[in-house]
Amino acid sequence: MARWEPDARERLVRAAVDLFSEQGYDNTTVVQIAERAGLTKSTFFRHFPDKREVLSAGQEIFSGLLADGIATAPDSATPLEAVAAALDSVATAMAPQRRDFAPKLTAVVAASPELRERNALKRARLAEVMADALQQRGVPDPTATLAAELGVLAFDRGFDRWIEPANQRPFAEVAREVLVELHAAATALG
Amino acid sequence: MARWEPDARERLVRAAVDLFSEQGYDNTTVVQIAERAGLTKSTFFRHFPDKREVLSAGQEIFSGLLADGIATAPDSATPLEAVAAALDSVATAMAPQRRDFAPKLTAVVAASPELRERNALKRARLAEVMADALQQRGVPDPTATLAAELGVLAFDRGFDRWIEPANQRPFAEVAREVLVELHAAATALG
DNA sequence: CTGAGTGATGGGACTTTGTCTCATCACTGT
DNA sequence: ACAGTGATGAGACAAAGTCCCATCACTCAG
Repeated sequence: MARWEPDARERLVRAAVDLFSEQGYDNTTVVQIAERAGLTKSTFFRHFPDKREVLSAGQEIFSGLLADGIATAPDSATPLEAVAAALDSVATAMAPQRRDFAPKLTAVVAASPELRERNALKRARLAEVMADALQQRGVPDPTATLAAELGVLAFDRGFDRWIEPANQRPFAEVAREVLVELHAAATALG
Repeated sequence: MARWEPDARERLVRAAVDLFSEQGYDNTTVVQIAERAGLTKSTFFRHFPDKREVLSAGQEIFSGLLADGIATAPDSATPLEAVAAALDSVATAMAPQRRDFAPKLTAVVAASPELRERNALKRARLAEVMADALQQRGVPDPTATLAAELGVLAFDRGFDRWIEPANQRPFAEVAREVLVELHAAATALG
């Protein structure tokens, strides 16, 4: 038996999502979250730097996966192919478990301006990470940023399609599909 | 003579920028900002919903200008031409006065995670506004979002070039130039 | 001239977020 | 045993942000 109940971090996340769903983000205090998780405010802030981060902390791994996917793509790959590889790479984190959790989570984020703001920051970070990874492959500046932006769009929209109840396909497939659509739209812009 | 010293809002912004430059965003309290502006904390929060907004409040007008520029573009304009028109439209707000103010402001924002986060949110809002305006012109979904994203990129990078000390050209010209570069990169992606 | 609005500001109490420091307490290895 | 170790608890504290009421100069009807 462990010294303390295990998975304190996960318990905090679940408590937060539940409480945010029930009474809204603004009407929920950190003390309430901690209490429902059987912990205290001190411990909450030991696991998360602030109240918003309790919902977006899990997304940190995406950065690494996306960067790796781009870095390990074959040298012959075009920028967009490297981005597609990044989407494949990040798909490994898209377990069915996460898919079940996603609808409630996105609903909570959509309802709170503060959480949406944090989300915008995370999105920008993902774009930066991908653009940097592309530039290290030798992709020149405007192209790298643009391809990264397409990648983030494919990631976001792919995620939305992936969590739709009717969807049965894996994330990688859906995201690649969106990326192809975006590419087609990009070449047909002018 | 007025009842109170005029331009309370602008005084607060200037005090905030100065203090943030001198001692950093985190080390500056709202009370300090208010005091330097000859006001109180109460009045500060009457003008700005929170501490971050004191620096990004001025950007609200951009949304309207961008949306108008797209809405009033000729029917024959392609999505990217409409975006270019939006950049022309927003250029009317880029007075030399704002250009002089910009370097210090961007430095302050760059130095503070909180301000960068707010900036990411504003950027996302601009993209949404442009995408919505394009869709109301009949531009279909992935294309509208993509063109809006190019528009925001052109806006951001155009702004960076515009405020460079060596630059003498007006904002509209610089932003259009960036947009052309992005368009070229977009069509050369695959 | 007067007195009832009006509207921006001041003041202060209050809740919540986030930081910091010290105490606790169960387990681990020597 | 017994001194670490590491996650947690407890509580003081500063600052952000909310709320409500007072003030005070000016305006305008009468």
